[in-house]
Amino acid sequence: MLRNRATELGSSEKLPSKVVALLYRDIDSGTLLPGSRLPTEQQLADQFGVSRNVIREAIAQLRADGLIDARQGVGAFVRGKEQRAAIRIDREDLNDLSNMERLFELRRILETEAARLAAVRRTAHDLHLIGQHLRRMMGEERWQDGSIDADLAFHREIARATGNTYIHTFVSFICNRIRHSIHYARLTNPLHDLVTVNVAEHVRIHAAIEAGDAEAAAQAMSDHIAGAAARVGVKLVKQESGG
Amino acid sequence: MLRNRATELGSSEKLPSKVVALLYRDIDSGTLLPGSRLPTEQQLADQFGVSRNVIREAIAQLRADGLIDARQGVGAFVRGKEQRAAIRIDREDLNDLSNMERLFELRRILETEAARLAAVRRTAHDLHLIGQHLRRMMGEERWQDGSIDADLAFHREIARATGNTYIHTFVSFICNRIRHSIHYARLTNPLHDLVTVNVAEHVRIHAAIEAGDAEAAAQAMSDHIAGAAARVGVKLVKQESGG
DNA sequence: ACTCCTCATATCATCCTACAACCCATCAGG
DNA sequence: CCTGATGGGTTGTAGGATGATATGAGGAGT
Repeated sequence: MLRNRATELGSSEKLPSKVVALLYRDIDSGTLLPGSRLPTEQQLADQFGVSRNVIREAIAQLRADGLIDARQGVGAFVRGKEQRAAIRIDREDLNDLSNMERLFELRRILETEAARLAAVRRTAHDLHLIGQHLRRMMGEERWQDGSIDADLAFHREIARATGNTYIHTFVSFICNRIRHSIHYARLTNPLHDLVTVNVAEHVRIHAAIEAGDAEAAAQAMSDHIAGAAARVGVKLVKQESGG
Repeated sequence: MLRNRATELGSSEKLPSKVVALLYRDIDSGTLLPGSRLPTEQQLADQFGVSRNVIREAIAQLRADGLIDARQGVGAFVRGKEQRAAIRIDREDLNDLSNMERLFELRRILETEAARLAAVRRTAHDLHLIGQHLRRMMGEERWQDGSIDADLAFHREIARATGNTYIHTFVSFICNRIRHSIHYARLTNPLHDLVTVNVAEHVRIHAAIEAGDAEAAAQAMSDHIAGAAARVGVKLVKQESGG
């Protein structure tokens, strides 16, 4: 059939997504300057040849990201980049290893300090939860989905123990992205033999946090993440105490 | 009446935002497990007492964040946390100082390490750009909008000089959020006298990066952010070399 | 001349109904 | 057993109607 009319926007995606993409491009490229007003919803609907409903859903997405500020009775305005409320890392970005290296680098920075803070601030309850995830991981012989979940829960729990919700949010985000790309790339197969190494590193981190030794916890976490990176084929440069 | 239904959910916010908040909470708390299917749009509309259109806009936002995967003819499904594509910090979260303290803490962690990496990796061009923003800041006598922009550009440029796009993205995000909340809270007034202090700290950072001294750059940045936090009424605990 | 209030207007916000596109389970027919 | 049609259920899209809200013009009162 002649779906060519849709070719103008694309084919498989839904209409709101296409509208979002087009508006996003206009904003990003500077065609729509910050502070300027968007056309009326009705005008946009006419312009793109879709219903006002579609425009509204598109604007809802842009508004969720903080790119647009819609005020009832006035109009929708482009907000500056400095006002964006969301940060986005596209899945495709993580496919090649050089990006994985950068992400692991960021992860080491965040989690090393998270471990340092957690060692000082953790409550007894925090320690209990961290230990719980550790024991869950130790129970497994092979490196499988359950192990990955326990591994990540361990890291998230440490981030939570800092008492800093932002650190917890950022660490969770990064960990989950890494988990997803590992799952995606099927990198788990050659790692079965190394699960004991991973557990040993976790034990070391847990012990340092339990002891309240901030420096030891930081060093253990830094080493662990460098090791984890190496295990998926990413080499990190030396950090801390390396001069 | 329609008023009563709105009262049930709150008053000032728009309906889709409230629906998003409620669904988000259910997903985050585990009431809605990953993989499970949401009620149909019509059922949700009845349940919340709003129109299906509102539900659709809410789902559009959640879908943009990767929390929900809606498939035509099938239904909407909760996606696992590992598939989330965006991280969000609501504007309201930054209003009180305790949250600002947490955000500054995270900022110090990231930017301290960014400075450390930048000192080693920066190219001559990076250094030139960093210096440019510094000189732009030195040219101003008072603390005004231009100063803030130059200040942030300075920090962003350092993050960029790490060569790690993720660090740059995260640092930019945090800086911009802080700038926004500073602008919002009108915290700039009592700071006019302190601009020279701020510039002096920037000079110290720049000098360390220019010299390629990673440790000095990290220490300078850490001190600077602690100082900047103090200037907006946030006190950070000691970090690094403080014991 | 100035201020305050009212009101018309433009716009977004919400609601409603209807239809199209799509997936899936079911089942008739080979 | 396999294949293809069919029907019901769900999301996707369309379009109009009404409520809510901000803005500015214009008039009444001082």
